[in-house]
Amino acid sequence: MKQVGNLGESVGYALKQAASALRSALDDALRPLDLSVPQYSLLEVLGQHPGLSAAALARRTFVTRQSMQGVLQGLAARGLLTRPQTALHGRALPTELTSAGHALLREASSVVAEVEQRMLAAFSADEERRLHGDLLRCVTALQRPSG
Amino acid sequence: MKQVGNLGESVGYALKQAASALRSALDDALRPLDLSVPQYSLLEVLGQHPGLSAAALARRTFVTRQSMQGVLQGLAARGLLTRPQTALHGRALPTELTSAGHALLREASSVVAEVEQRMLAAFSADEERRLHGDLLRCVTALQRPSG
DNA sequence: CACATGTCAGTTCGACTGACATTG
DNA sequence: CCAATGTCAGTCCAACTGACATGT
Repeated sequence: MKQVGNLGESVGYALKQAASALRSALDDALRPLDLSVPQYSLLEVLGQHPGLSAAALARRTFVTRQSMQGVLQGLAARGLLTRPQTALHGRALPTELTSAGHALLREASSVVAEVEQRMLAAFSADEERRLHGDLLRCVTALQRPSG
Repeated sequence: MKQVGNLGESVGYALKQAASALRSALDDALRPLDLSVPQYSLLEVLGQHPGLSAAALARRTFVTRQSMQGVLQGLAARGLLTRPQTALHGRALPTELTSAGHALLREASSVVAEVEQRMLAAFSADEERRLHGDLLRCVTALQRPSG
């Protein structure tokens, strides 16, 4: 069994560092738009799947309904998304982006893409695909229960 | 942690997924030892750098003194580390692991190493070095200010 | 009835800022 | 005085759990 004698030599530690650096860079890039990373993520999901209820969004993003409520209320108060006052079917309130929401999402997607390009500036297209594949291999391996 | 759409094609998203999966796996692996990931990280740093003060540990791990205090107090209450009652020099209280702390650190290092091995089980030694290098390239690129 | 959803309330937890005393 | 350190206090925030009403 390999012992990690030095944190700096661990792939896991490098992974944590990279994710943390990306998170910081995204925070900085989204701050001018007054968006947090979770808020941006929700806009992105909503842009691709309009009409989802809060509970459905919560399931999709692995948070509770109550946590999702907070994010939704924040964005709704800024006019970035709308929810009907009354439910047509059941209690679900289908959520959709407003035109302002779509516009901000376009801006946010752009700055996020810039951050990713900066992160990968030194990578060739092949290297980028390789890294992407390696990361997904890690995810798959970790998702199997340890046993 | 699977999402669909454009997000799924992003290296940044894969990076976040991988780090999140690793974090979950570490949480699960360390829970039987009653250690959080930050607590484990502190043990690891203390094992490699005995005698650091709380303020020095805080600087090294990029948290505030006050946040570090909380982690230190939790571990001290369990007898895993000791701090002198009075300072020999200045106000700094050099922190060191107890023998129980060293023993728990050995256990924790072992289960953490197992998680990392599980994550990288499908990687050859060369591929592992390659991924490690790629991640560090990302960190370096992100740490440059955007301009 | 069960089930999903929205919502209100309280909790918890980590990290933060501010303030202050002590020591070299 | 100044800088670093430890420590007390309060704030803030994001997530959580519990509880309940309402709708199919």
